[in-house]
Amino acid sequence: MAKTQQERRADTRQRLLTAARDVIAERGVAGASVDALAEAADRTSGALYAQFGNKDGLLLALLDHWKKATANAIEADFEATSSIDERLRSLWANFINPPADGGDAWVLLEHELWLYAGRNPAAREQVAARYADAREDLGAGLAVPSEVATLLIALMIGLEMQRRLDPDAVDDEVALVGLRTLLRASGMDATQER
Amino acid sequence: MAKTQQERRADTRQRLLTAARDVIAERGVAGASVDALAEAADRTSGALYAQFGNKDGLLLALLDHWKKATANAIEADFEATSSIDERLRSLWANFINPPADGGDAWVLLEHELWLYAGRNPAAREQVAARYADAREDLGAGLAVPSEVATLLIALMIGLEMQRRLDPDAVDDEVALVGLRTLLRASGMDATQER
DNA sequence: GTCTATAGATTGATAGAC
DNA sequence: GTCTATCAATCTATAGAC
Repeated sequence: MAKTQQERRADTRQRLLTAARDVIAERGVAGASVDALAEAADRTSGALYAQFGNKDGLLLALLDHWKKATANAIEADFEATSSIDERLRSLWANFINPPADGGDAWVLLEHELWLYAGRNPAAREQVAARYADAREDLGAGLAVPSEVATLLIALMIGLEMQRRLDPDAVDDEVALVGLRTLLRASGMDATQER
Repeated sequence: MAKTQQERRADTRQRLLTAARDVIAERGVAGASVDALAEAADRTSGALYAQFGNKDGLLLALLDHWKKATANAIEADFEATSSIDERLRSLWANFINPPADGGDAWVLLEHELWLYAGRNPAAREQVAARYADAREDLGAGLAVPSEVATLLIALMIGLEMQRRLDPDAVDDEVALVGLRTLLRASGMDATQER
């Protein structure tokens, strides 16, 4: 069954996005040359420029593509579990060892894009929106204010960073105690004392 | 008063390290060319190669230089405060708005070097040791086990990341409530429940 | 110990064939 | 829509003058 031009175009686009995710996670944004990105997608640089205009265009498209994927992943994760405590546990497990495509590469990519966003205003807006959505979704899923979700996300990111440098530095149970502790404190008033 | 050769060499070394800190924070490790690093230090690339062998050598030296500076900063910070609660507050304040040289650039540099360490085994060892020392020092300063220090550091890093994307995303008081909550939970047994 | 000059490789992007 | 060929710019690193 022959593909239409549109299908071929969409296929190339998807290939380039997937290749970008993997190559950038491995070599970094700056270390991933246009030729290397295209080759990993079984295309040439010409296809990349036809699809995204330039290298930055691909990065912005990658951010956009991923924004939706992240929201879907959190939602699916929560529909599969019932108790709050179970949700925390599966959240942490999926965070440090993602089962989906890309494996643990996505955490490195996350940091790469975060740094990229720090130097590119258009990207910053997209990444900031991605984080805001994640806070909202997580807050809703755990039935806590988004401020608590902010703390939970922060803790997971920071623990994952330390764990990547030294796998023994962060114990799973310690991580869960930390997450549960923050969750339980959700009833507290932020101005309760000084 | 004329400088000796040794003094001049030490001066150049310090200039290159300081310049590397600033330029890398602004443009990233990959975006900071050898010529740009040397020029920012009012030297040329020749001096850089004579001092550090190559670009990686400068990065490793920067990590080593900074390892000591970080430990000193935490120590000084804690000697100046008395109560635990005050120490938490000053810790957070200094973390998101460092008063010392480099300003808020150091957080970006921290992430740059963390990513660099993820792809360079020799650097990973150094950065991992840096984090381990920070955990020990912070645990000692707050009179809590290093596991709690791990959680506190993680929370601060993650909050700072979200804050940089959107200054309104992380309220100072919420951050302090999170830190205090984790600190209070230090008496808990990690295996207390499931 | 540092600078100038330069070699050799790689980069992002463009033009034209198909 | 994608590929081939190519340009101009930039990069790391080296060699020799001082």
